[in-house]
Amino acid sequence: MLRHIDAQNGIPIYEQIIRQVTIAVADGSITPGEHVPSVRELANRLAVNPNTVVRAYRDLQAQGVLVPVRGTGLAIAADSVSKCLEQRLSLIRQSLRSVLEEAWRNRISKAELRTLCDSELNRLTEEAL
Amino acid sequence: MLRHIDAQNGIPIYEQIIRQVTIAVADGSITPGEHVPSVRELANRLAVNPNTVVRAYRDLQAQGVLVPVRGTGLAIAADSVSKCLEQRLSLIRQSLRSVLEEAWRNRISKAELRTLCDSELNRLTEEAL
Amino acid sequence: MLRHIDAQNGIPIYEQIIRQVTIAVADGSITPGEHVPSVRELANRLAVNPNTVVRAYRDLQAQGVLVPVRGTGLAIAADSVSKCLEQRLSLIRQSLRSVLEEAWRNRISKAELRTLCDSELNRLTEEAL
Amino acid sequence: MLRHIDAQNGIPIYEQIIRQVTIAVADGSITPGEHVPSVRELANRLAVNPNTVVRAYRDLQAQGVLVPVRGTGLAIAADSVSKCLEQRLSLIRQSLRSVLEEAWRNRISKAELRTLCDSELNRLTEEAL
DNA sequence: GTGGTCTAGACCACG
DNA sequence: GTGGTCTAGACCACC
Repeated sequence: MLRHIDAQNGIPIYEQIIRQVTIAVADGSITPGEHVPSVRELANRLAVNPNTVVRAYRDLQAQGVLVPVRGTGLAIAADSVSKCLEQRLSLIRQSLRSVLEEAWRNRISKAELRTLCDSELNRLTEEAL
Repeated sequence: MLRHIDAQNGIPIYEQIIRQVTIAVADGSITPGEHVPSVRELANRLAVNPNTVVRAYRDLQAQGVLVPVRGTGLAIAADSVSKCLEQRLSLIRQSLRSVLEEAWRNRISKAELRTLCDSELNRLTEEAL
Repeated sequence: MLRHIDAQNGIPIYEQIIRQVTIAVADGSITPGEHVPSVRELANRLAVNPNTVVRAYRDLQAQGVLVPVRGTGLAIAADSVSKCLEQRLSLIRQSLRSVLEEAWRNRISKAELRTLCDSELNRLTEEAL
Repeated sequence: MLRHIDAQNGIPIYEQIIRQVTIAVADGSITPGEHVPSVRELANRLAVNPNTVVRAYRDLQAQGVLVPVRGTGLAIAADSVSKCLEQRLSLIRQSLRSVLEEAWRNRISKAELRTLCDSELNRLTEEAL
């Protein structure tokens, strides 16, 4: 986890870090109380500027996912799991909603949309992405 | 058509204009040969910077949707309808695909995704958005 | 407004900017829809690095006090006044609470605390700070 | 006494130790001449870095609250009680003052502040914090 | 012109 | 060692 960053996919690096931490908490690969890698270490590992990591970690603190432990680093907050689970789903629901609404506004029928969704869902499992 | 611009929804204004023209062509509210509003007029109507309209029209020319008519402005290209129909669908398919792939990467199961899609699709028709 | 920054009082510069904007909104000296000074202009005016202003403005966006208007700057959000009013009071209430609780833990009696509060409150108005 | 440290409340740990010693002296739970726990023992008890305890004790020596006793450790200074009593109050007075001044600068009226103080004071006794 | 992101490197307080 | 703040300067997309 916290391994791979794609600097060219348009998603800001700090955002990718935030998402990866959020997912890791949501699926239990980091548990409350554990420390996340230090700013310098992670920056090193991802070949990224420390400030970029700082920014990601700061946003995660603002969300209440990380808490500072004086002088020893940042830890996953006790109550962060549910937050992250929620957030993960609500983010996706929201993206999905806006795509579908956009399509609907563009007079794509409900039936067509359903077909589209089905074909894309099948594609996912086939490709074992 | 070509009425409403939202400067605060994250989608670039020129992109919003492009989409609206594309849709209008796709659903027949503008037909090949017709002129689009002049840069100045449209900029005025949408309360938008003329340069932004220029950029949208430029991109639409590059796509072959608009063709310059010497001295009188820009018109919808003769063969643009099919292009726009295609594009409309492919745009949506692509957005949908990226949303679903993202979710999949985040370990949301196919079943969960199908449920999500269904609930959002139902939401659309109920609200008669 | 947004005039004076004290670089040596321990409060981070970006925090001082945030507070000043919040207060300005709360007391009506900026109204919803108005633009705040541009990053570069404010940085210039306060003799501060642009990034510092960027950070303050970003936090204010996260709070929903500022909204970006594509290409033309940042504006006060429509629903920001109540937020800022609330926040202003809740911040103070919280500081006050923690000071009083600390004192209470230290066995200062309620009567002593009341006297302290009174004397300090009187001090304020006398000095016309 | 000297029991509980909160590594996540923003107050530096060495500061928390200093305050707890000061309070203990002020309210008589340690008396002049008594020894404070050794650095190692206290560090152990509080699950804290020994250097942190060293720093707290160093500051307390600088304040004249602790005096070194050759070979046997640190003891409460003979004249420290009045100092600590004073300090306890002045610390609180100062915190209170800065909170109120901040509020005043933010255009909270004296009447509002008085109400706030009253409500928070009542809260204290009710909760028997 | 606007804001957004990122890098590089400095200094600080804390443990 | 840790995170937090700030400066300086670069590049980008958008209007």
